[in-house]
Amino acid sequence: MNRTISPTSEACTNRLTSIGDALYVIGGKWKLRVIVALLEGSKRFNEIQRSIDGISARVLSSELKELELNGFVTRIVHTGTPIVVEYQITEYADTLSGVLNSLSSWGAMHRDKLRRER
Amino acid sequence: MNRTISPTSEACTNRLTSIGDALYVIGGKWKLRVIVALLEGSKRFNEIQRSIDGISARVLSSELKELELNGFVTRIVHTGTPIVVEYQITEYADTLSGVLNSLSSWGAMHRDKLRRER
DNA sequence: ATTAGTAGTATACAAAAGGTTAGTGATAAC
DNA sequence: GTTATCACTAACCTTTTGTATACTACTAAT
Repeated sequence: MNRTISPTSEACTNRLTSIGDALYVIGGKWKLRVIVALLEGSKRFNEIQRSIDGISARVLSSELKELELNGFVTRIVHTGTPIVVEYQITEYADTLSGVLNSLSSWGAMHRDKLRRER
Repeated sequence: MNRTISPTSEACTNRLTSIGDALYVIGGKWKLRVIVALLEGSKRFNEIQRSIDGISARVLSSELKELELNGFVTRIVHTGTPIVVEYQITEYADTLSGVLNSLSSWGAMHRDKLRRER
């Protein structure tokens, strides 16, 4: 009944799922830009929005919610008038550094390759 | 005039662009699954389609075209009846291994974290 | 009194990604 | 003679993602 001993079926599926999970978190048009904006020091909603060219309030709002859910960002509300909301990156966000490094170096290498081939 | 010596503005933008390029190539719902199918040994169009649960011919066709453009896959046509088309992963696809490793280990770690916190 | 700033939400719309169905034309199996 | 296989493609539909604009309710400055 086709019982191969190659590491294909299960290990590979797990691997794919993990990769999918990772891409789910950092994929999309804005996730990484928001993280970078926060790393650069922006803290408040409008401040973040101004620092990211082209993002709308609706999208920024939903991105921040997801980042909070995934533990990259903490939302701190300072009541008073006007209400000030502060977004803080967590230490957990640093665990992404390995991923980001390999992505950026591969991306740069790949772009160079395409340029040379053109 | 706010002249910080942090690596923010330019290096950061380049980095983001590179990451964007990388995600463009391996992002999306199917790219990696197609690559994995080819690594597992599938070679022909319908064979690949059968090995990836849920992918349609239309989508597979466009994914393969993009993978070919990016140098991950070579398309070899064996004329005759019936026509057989063979897709072969290139050595270049191996350059992705670092990216895939860091993505999968981070993804697995992240899922565990979410599970523990629930 | 108008304007700007605080942090968003509501609504409507556009664009992109992906899915479904059917079909090509030749051949070979049933 | 109907059905299946080969490798797709065209047409159309749905879902997801992103954009634009207006609005909330309060305050402080002009």
